[in-house]
Amino acid sequence: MTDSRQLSQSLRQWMDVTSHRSMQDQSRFVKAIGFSMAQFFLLMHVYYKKQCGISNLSEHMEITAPAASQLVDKLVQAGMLERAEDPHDRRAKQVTLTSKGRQLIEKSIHERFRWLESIVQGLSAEERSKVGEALRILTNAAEEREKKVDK
Amino acid sequence: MTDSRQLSQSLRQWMDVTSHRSMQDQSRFVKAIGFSMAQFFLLMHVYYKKQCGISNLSEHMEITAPAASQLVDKLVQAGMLERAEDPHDRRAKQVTLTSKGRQLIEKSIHERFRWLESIVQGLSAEERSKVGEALRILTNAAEEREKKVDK
DNA sequence: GTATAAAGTTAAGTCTTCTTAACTAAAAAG
DNA sequence: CTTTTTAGTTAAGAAGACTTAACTTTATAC
Repeated sequence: MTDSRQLSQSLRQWMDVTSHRSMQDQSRFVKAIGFSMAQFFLLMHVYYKKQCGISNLSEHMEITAPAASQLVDKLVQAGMLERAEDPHDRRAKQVTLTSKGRQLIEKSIHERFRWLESIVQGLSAEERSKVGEALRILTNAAEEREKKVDK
Repeated sequence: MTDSRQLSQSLRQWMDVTSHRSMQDQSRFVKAIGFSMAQFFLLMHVYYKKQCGISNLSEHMEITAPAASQLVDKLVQAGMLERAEDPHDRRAKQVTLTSKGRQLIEKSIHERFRWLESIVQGLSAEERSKVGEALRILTNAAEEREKKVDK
């Protein structure tokens, strides 16, 4: 009981710290590269999906199909996305990242990684190994869960 | 060497998973409550600062002072912020969250917390305790580091 | 095979955010 | 005590992200 209480509190405090940080970092990064939050979010989604159509984007971003289409348009013009016809359904489009687009997203993740790394650097060897193990556990569990949700 | 390699990779993978998730959650939450990303970001900043002036906001959000002033304006009208005169400097304003505003931010953090909690729930007791300890270590280290950066 | 539904696009218009410019009021500097 | 700097606001206008409406093209249903 007390144990699960304590765990909950640890999770909550960690989220408290990272919520602020992640928001600030993302906002700064997006501003620095000259894209809007919406555009960046779209690129991020394509990065994780590897490939997706306009309707999928509009659904996940909770915007209308025209809005998604227009955002994609600009990102294609900016050289971040490629838009190809789906060979199995000629109505549909397959949107994918260009290498330039992939690099951008990877850079943004890398910047967040560096924050975490800078925190870990101040730790003792024992603490570092504990943190490493725990994050491996969490990453695996998160990925398992993601699969289930995706159905 | 190999050890630090492995740690780096664990950090990176964790960031990979959470970057996407945190972006998606935040974007959804913000949309659901009917505020813009910028407004939400501003509220978040005030939440962590407890209290701050317009110039501080404009600096941290990397927007001009008029932009900050206008955003604050709308959030005051929406009942999320309070704007009072600084007793020590009558030019300056002290912006603080109303209880409604604080509740909103806390709710957003809580939603993110619940994601993490749902992941942890699938773990064994031993794994949970490892995760709890590691997150306590990380939270402390992050807070220490924050203090240094704030000077 | 015709009718309907689905995937995207284009166009026109609205709303928001942000910028610059011009201004007020208070504090600090000289 | 005058000058300059600092904090913030107001106003006008530019840029972007969305929306709805109307349309094209391809797939699915009957």
